[in-house]
Amino acid sequence: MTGAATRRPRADALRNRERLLAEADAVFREQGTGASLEGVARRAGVAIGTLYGHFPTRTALIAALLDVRNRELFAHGDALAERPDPARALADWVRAVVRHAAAYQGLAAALAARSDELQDSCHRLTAIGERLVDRARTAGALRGDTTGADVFTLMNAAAWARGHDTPAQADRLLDLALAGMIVG
Amino acid sequence: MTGAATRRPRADALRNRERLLAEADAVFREQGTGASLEGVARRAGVAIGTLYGHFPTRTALIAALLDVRNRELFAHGDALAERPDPARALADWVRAVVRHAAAYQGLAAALAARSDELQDSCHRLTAIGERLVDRARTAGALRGDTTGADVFTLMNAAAWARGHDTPAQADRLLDLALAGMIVG
DNA sequence: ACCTGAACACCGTTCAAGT
DNA sequence: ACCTGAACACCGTTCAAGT
Repeated sequence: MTGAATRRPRADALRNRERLLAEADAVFREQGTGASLEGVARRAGVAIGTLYGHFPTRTALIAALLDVRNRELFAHGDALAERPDPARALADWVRAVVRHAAAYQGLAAALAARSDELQDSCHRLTAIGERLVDRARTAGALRGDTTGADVFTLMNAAAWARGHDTPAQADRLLDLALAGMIVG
Repeated sequence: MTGAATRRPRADALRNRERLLAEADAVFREQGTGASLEGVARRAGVAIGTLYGHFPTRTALIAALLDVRNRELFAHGDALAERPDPARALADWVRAVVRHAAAYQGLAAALAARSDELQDSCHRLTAIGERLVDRARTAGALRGDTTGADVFTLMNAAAWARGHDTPAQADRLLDLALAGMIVG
């Protein structure tokens, strides 16, 4: 075992990474996940090669952004599992994820594609969803045979609608589907 | 008024137009509406300039395809308005449009964008939807204040889901939302 | 170890020249 | 009147050369 231990990254590399993530977040919010990566690099003040050095694919960049943004969301999901009203908890969860996933146009499609690079995020999302679904079913609050997969599909579709219709209209769709899913 | 009357198109131009539409239909089914137009032209055996001559924008090409494909759908919609069970008629309509709009990946997004070039199709779709919604409401089969706009959003979202999830999973979403929209 | 930016590839779009 | 395809523009991606 002569292998060197993983060294801490160079300070400028770390700084470039942070700037790239910050600018990618801003650009993706404005233009969606299909935005020009050249533009992201320019705004971050680095050469395009530096961006590819840190994030070999567009999806890797998206995954890194989610890694940061998801912490809060997952904590919220875990907290919801302790709530007294399982039906409300499930509905709140879906609404929270939809708002979250609608931040970038194209993110819903990226999640739905279930690529390897995003599977960590997808896994956690489905796990929390399934837990809340199970609780709601046990409480008799679920209509029919609704599954965690149904919840995942609904979240993605509603997030997509938020980027292609008005948010208000997308929320109506979401309420409609939740009404079909949850009793009373 | 010396203006020449609109002449009938040259036979080769007509033939090129037909071949372009046929190949575009095939390519869009395989690869979605974002597919390479160069590829469409190649498959149709014409130069790329010929494609742009007939269809100045990608959306114009999509609109021309819908023009053909929509006839049957609209006829079906009109027939549904005569059906005895308004709730079933509305549900059947939504399902038919979704299957129709899911033929090309990206079509749902194009419809949701409501561009000028597609407004004819969108107009007809919403008009038929609204008529069926009104009948269902009069029959007391509609939950809450569901509107034609809700139906339009649902159709687009479900069509999107069909291209990004399994069709079966997308159909479950559709059934869920319909259950939230239509009374028993 | 990381950064740079020129180089290459690919595709969308236009338009002058043909028939 | 319509078709052709070269020409231009733009952007994604790689990689040899620098520090």
